[in-house]
Amino acid sequence: MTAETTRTPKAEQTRAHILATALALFRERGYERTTMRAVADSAGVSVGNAYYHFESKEHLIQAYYSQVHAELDLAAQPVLDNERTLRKRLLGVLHAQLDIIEPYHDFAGVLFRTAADPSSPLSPFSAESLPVRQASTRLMAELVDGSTAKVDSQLRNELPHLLWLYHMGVILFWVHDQTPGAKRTRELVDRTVPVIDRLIKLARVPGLGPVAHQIVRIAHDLRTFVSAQSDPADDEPSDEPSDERAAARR
Amino acid sequence: MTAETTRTPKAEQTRAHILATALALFRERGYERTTMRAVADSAGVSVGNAYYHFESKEHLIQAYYSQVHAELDLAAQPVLDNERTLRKRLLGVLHAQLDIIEPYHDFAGVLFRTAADPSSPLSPFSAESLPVRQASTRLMAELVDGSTAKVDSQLRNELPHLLWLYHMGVILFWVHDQTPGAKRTRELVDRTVPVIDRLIKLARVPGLGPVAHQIVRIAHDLRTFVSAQSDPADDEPSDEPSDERAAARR
DNA sequence: GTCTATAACCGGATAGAC
DNA sequence: GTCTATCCGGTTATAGAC
Repeated sequence: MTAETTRTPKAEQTRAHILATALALFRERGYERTTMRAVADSAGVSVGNAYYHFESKEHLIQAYYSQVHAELDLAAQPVLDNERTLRKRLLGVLHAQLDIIEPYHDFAGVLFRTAADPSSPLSPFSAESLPVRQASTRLMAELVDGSTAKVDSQLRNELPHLLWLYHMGVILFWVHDQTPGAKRTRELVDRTVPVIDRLIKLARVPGLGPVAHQIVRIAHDLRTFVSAQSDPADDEPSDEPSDERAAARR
Repeated sequence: MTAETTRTPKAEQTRAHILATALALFRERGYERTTMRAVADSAGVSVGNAYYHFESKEHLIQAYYSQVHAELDLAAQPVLDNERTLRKRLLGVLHAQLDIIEPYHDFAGVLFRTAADPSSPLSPFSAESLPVRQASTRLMAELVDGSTAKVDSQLRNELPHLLWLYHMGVILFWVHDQTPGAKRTRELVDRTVPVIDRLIKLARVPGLGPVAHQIVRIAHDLRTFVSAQSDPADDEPSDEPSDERAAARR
């Protein structure tokens, strides 16, 4: 509904050029200190024109999201092709992601500033972020499905979404991380991935079934509720159809 | 360092009056559509004066945090006096909190918009939010300590912080919740509190010790690291001194 | 140290002509 | 699609009164 669908004819070029210019400036001077006038100037267009192609300054960031995901998708392939254990696949993908976003660390705060604001188009939960979010989740699903991990059947549907959430948490941490090379974040990943791996295994332990399933169900309800608020049409059309019934068992 | 310390003489009254006026306007028209000029006007002061007392428009919100916490502290007392089980104490406090913030639902988005931005003074993790955050955590500690719940010794130190985080999650959900009376959020609370209660009990099951302790330790490291970044002086002086050693056992 | 009044600055966003 | 001119509101500066 935003960019991919209503593709403009050839002035798509202008749009791309403005975006590239903007991202370069953000990278150099940071988001706040880059004015729209500067972006327009530097791109050789008028301010009005910049606003013709991008609804707002923040929307430039939305476009950046897509770009990052595209890069990640590419960088993740070798990992998914060569690793079979869930642990290594997850580790590989997360480190690849950190590599990709590293150059933007200084202006990354903005990316997440509006993350919690339901009304912001920048929120990862917003309708406008849906395409990227779905693509990310798909990557996580691929990560799980192509692994040798045995996942509890009720958890299986929800796991990609939970991993997406976890990966958002890692990025949130990364935003705050001032250590060189995001050393601290990488440590966090190395320490938390094994725990997640273990928790997934734990969900299959008979005694823990009830609690585990309850948690999975709450996660599912939460997710569908939040999506429904931002975009009533998002009834997970591409997901496995209706895990509701199964999850309804306590 | 911010407000409590350098207490101004009697013009504290002006400050309070400006704040009250601003909050009333936010409540009526929302945050965005309330201009600083309107706030000053409505409070019968000059714009310059408003800025003399509040560093920025956002800082008005910071002051609102404190106010909410003070109200919560008060509203929580009857619950903590009358309930002994962890489950009921937690339920009571969370519902009390929802009652208090209800009138501000429409402008609450702003409260959390900058929550994830490390550089914003509004972030709940920021140095400027420290006093309120500590007070909140103290309330959670009181909630745990005064309960009959038997908590794993390693979890005990971290639990108040984890509960504070959980309560932030609930509020984040509430911000997105458009149902009347925050019905959905209250359902969420009613469903998640028992799970938390059960998880706390699970941490004492011998077989789960290793994983549980590992998680607790990661939570602890995360928290101290994030605090350290926003305010190097926050080395939890009032907490039980150094649970590091104990947690270091795998 | 607290406050008023007013004018200006700055940058995101919009209107309307070409 | 693209431009120029303008608006609007957060913020700052100035200069002076209590």
